[in-house]
Amino acid sequence: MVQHALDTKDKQARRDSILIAARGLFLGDSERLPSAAHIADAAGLSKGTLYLYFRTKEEIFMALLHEEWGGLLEQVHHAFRIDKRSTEHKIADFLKGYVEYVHTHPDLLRLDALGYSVLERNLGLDPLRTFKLEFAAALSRAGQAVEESLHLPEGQGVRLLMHTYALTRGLWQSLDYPETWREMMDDPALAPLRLSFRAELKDALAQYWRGIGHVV
Amino acid sequence: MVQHALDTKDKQARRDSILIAARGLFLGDSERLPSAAHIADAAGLSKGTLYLYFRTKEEIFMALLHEEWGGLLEQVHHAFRIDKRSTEHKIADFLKGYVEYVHTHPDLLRLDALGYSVLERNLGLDPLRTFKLEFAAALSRAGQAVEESLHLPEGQGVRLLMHTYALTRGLWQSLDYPETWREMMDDPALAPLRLSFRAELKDALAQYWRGIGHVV
Amino acid sequence: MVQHALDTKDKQARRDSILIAARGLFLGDSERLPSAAHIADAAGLSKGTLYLYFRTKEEIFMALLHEEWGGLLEQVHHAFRIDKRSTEHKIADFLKGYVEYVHTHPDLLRLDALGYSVLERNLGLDPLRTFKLEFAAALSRAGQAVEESLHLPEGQGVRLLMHTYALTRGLWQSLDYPETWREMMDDPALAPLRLSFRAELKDALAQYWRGIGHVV
Amino acid sequence: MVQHALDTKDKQARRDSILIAARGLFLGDSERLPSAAHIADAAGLSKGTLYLYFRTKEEIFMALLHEEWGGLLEQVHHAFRIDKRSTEHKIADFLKGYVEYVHTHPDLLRLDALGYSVLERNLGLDPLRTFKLEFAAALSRAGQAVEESLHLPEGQGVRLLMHTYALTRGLWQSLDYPETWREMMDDPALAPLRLSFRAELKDALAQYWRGIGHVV
DNA sequence: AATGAATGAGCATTCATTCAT
DNA sequence: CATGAATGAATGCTCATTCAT
Repeated sequence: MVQHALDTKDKQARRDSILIAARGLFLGDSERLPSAAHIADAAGLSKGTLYLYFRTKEEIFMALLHEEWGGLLEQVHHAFRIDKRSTEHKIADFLKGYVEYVHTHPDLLRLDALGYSVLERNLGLDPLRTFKLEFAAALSRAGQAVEESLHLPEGQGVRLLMHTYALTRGLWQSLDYPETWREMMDDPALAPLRLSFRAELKDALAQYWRGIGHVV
Repeated sequence: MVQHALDTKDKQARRDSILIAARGLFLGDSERLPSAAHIADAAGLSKGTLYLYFRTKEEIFMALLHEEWGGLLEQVHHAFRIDKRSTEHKIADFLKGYVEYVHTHPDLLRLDALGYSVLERNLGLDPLRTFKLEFAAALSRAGQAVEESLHLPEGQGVRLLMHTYALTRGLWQSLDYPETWREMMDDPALAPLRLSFRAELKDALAQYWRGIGHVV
Repeated sequence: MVQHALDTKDKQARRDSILIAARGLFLGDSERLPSAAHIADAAGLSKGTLYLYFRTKEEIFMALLHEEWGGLLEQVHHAFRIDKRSTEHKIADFLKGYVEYVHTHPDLLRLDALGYSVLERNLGLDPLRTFKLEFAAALSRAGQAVEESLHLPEGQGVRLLMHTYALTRGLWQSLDYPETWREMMDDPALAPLRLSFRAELKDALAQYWRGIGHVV
Repeated sequence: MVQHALDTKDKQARRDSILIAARGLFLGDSERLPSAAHIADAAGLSKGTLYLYFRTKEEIFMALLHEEWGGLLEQVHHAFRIDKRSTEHKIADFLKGYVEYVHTHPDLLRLDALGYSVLERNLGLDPLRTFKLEFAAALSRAGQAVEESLHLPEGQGVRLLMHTYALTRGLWQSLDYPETWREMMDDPALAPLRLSFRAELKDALAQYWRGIGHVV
């Protein structure tokens, strides 16, 4: 019998166990969101309990996405903290850390790709607003950090980050493909679609940010 | 009743009428693909007839996407045709036409956003391969046109276009939102997420392509 | 609304209510299996609940068939239980009870007639194996009872029962016809096809088993 | 372009080509009736043409079944033609030829198994009556031949044949199984269900007819 | 708090048959 | 006669969510 989670700490732990189970299943098959029953099983809970901690299944994955975004914005803060390095160094450091982060957190882009069409649809305005507000705040803070670090006018930091992430997201969606397409994609005629996501991201971001460095 | 489409021309017309109906319905509600029954109704045909012209519902929307991509790549060819204009002019022309095209073809990005998670999944490897092959070929041709026009090394054209479209796709997914979110998005705290897609696309692309112009 | 069936007994009752509803509908129209929606309605449950108790619609009807077979084999056990009666008496008792059972369980032969072409096809190997195994075991036990009772060599009991049921099944398919054919069948020219199933079954089985009685 | 079949002979030939195609396809996959489109293809005709020669798809297969039944009853006539052989010889000859016929005409029992639930359902009373009438007449004639040959009272011939075929049909349905079940059926626990159709048919018929021979 | 039984909306696709050509 | 384009009925099953216990 599962213990009742009576205090806040227990509740948080249980909530986390759901998130961990959900992430694990999603990483195993990113083509679709795992079913609620499957997540409950993996977390050792019943289906009903899931809904004591999250209002919808999508909310679970939004929470995951939220975590990942938080980590990514953390990178930004870290790279652009005010220190004595040159602008070029800061940007180079940022890009390196950013690409690395994206690579080591494969669920970020996968969730995002599903997100637009699936996640946000079944979410309800209320939890959606919560996520959006928190994200907007974190994004603003990170943007300000960039602005201060690079002496950019107000609002430019957010825009740079937005463009940077857009490029990332778009490239991933254009270049990533499921394992099951492997054979098809090996066709030489499809070479143009088989660019390396990591290499392209690095180059494209470098090119995009180069202008900034020069301007600054 | 409905005329039998006996010759090739009539068949093409009927196929087009299905595409037109599907596009119309999708533009009205981009959150999900319209049902086969709905498309058939809108086209004034029976459900069965749909399947004489397309093997699956997804194939219908892939065909639409394909058309839009074709039009977009057409733009590229046109903008980069060899003439006496300077590199800067060519790029400026291209970007202007590109942004315009994207704006006047709202189903392109909407389909693409669904595409990753929905369209390609239900398509079957065979029709998928067909679309990919045609797309890869068209992309290669357009990439070569860019290379010739801007005197870029082989392979750079495709990459530039890939990056450009990635930025577009990513920005749109980050900045577009359905009409039903209007009220929520009006919250001042969400201002950072309320950038204008068109303006951001223009600026971000300009910034990205600026490097190219200089290099060349 | 509906009570949740929490313990094993309630669950069994609910499962039975589904079977009862399915049998009722099938007896009303034996030409095709009732739809899942129809069964659910008749049982006062939702479609989804059906699938909590049975994996496929066909499994419902296989369960019915299984029940009927079980009852029929029960007859065999009973008729051939070892007692002081003569062989002839045992056989006569068996045949009487058998014909009676077949008559009072019209769904048995109707399901079996559908079974070959419909039931077993949509069942999946796994549930099919389950049914086959249970049936084979029950058939073996009944066959052994016959052998012991009539002092037959091993294996003969199963064969006798198999032949007996084959004759039953075949006669029923040859002689039964739906109510809607009544008028057509009244044509004097069709007299040869209008033999009484019950009478023919009785005579044919008597003739077939007569040999056994003599041999024994 | 297919030639128009103008005279009776051509029409008969075209009708036959449809039957041949249908039989061939059905022998290849006896689990379901081949589709009308498939039959048309195999016969080198269009779907529409099929319906110039048969009112429904089922009529095609009823015609096949009819042919097979005719051949089977032919056997009866031949075996029981009046000559100097003893009753036992006649019966033995008949059974041998009968079992052989059944074996060399696998579509007979396969169609019959489908027949009850599928064929007769979609046939329409009118063509059904035609088939029934012809069949009843042929059956009567064969029955009379048996009666005369074996000096049986009127009506017994038809009944003997009816019982004989019932046993055949029932045994086949009990013992035949599709190739795809092979692995499952190899389970030793299913041995009782794995009797040889041919051997059982031979024995069961011998046992059934033994009584007749003696009586006569 | 936890459970898990119950719910029911939602939809692509096939294919026998018809009928315009 | 022949064609093949057009038709449209018919339905099992999943799974997120609720709610009785």
